[in-house]
Amino acid sequence: MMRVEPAAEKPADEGARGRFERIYQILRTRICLLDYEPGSRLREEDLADEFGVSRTPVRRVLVKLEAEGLLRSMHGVGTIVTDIDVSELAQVYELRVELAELVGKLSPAIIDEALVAQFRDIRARCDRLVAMRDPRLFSQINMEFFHLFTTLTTNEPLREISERLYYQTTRIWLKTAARLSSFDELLQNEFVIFQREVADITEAVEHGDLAAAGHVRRAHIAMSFSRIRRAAKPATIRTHLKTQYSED
Amino acid sequence: MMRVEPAAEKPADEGARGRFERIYQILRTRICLLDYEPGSRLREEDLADEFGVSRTPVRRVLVKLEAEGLLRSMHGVGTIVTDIDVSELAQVYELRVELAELVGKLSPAIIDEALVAQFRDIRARCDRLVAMRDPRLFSQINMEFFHLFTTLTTNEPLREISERLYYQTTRIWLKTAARLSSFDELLQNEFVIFQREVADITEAVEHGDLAAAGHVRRAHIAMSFSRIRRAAKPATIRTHLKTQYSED
DNA sequence: CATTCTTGTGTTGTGCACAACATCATGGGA
DNA sequence: TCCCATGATGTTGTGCACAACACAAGAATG
Repeated sequence: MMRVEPAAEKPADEGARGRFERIYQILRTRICLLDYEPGSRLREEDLADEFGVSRTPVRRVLVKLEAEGLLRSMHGVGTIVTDIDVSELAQVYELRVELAELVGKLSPAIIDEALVAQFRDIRARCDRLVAMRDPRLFSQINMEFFHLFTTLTTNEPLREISERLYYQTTRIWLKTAARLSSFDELLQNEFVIFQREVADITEAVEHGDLAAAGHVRRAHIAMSFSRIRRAAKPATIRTHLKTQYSED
Repeated sequence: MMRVEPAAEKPADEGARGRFERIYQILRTRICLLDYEPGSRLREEDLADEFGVSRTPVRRVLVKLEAEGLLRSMHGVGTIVTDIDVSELAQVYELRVELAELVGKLSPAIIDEALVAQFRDIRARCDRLVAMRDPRLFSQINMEFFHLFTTLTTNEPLREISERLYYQTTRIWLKTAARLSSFDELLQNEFVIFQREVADITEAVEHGDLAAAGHVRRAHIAMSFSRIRRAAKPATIRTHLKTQYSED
């Protein structure tokens, strides 16, 4: 069975909407961090028990996750985490590349000291974490940086869509990367490149040049995908690697 | 009370998924054709009665529509059709313009005779309908043409997103336009312009120039919004116009 | 008369029992 | 030995009763 960290604190004063949002965020994070691997099955009743509710509110969350393409429920079969092939992944990347550039072009946000400070903070933490080679840590800070990047535009639909596509791709990226025999070196390489990306974009933001930030981001997304695709060409699989993620 | 056309035929052999999809499509169409006006309230039980099911499957559809930004459910209050202001509308248009161009650039579909025939068919029907000045008819053929246009790309995520943004904007466009005192002339004008757009894009497709089709579409979306905004400037409201849509 | 509390009404949210469905194992027949 | 039917089992989907909640009208109070 899969192992995930427990649901942690549960605020007692949350309403129906808060509870919905909490469960939704948790499940989405688990899917994207491969706590639930693509193709694995989720049981509504298990989730209901874990969160201390009945199946009804859980189903509501699952419907939303299905609408976002992260899950697929089938009557009488189960709810499985979606898996996509490389051609679909290529399409999503193709689109993400364009949207990244648009973040720097459409409805720019006002850049104040607080925003710059956030970028500097992530940059500093990234510099500290680069030596740790922890894929989970990499995914988390990558996710955090992504959210910060999208705040560069005030175009809310653009942010929503970018977010959705991001969550669809990162887990597949991580899954593909984790299968490579050269995973350790690849991860280290990716971490260094990501460090440079954060540095470049932070400086672009400091100069108030959002278009530059968008172009840097665009280039890095495109290169990241082409690196993965090139590395995956020989299709050298290393089995039992998933022990890195679940201690069973 | 609002008047909507009855739910028509109900296939007896449809499974759970088919029923879900059917109800979803019907409700989305009603929202976008202003059968349900922005701000109006929907009752789960009414919908359940109409479709001959209980509230449970209806709620599932409502959750999906809420995830797409078309509805908003509030505990103890009701589920209301969302309404957005012009600034939000501007953001969505800003994005739709870019996506339209991308449809002509990313993962082009192969253009066969069947596809060209579909464009010619819509073009012919558009030529016939231009004189009728029926806003509902205009919306329907506009919607149909939109779907055809998105088939020019095989990039599935791009099609999904374009569709979602389209459904968010058309109803607001129609609502805004319908409030103008110059609505009749505006509609006639829009219909003629749309006719030209269909003609231009059809010819671009006939020549296999998808990039051109994308540029034409982009230009028309942008101009359409700027016309609406310009016309709405004086903010001349004509009340009781909604009688055009509900015969009460 | 103004203000605040209470209560009534209507809505969405939740829990639970059961139906519908898919899958697999099992056994009987050719 | 193979094939198909049939039942057992486990899952999601549905219906329904009730809880939680928001809002408005009216009563009680200053």
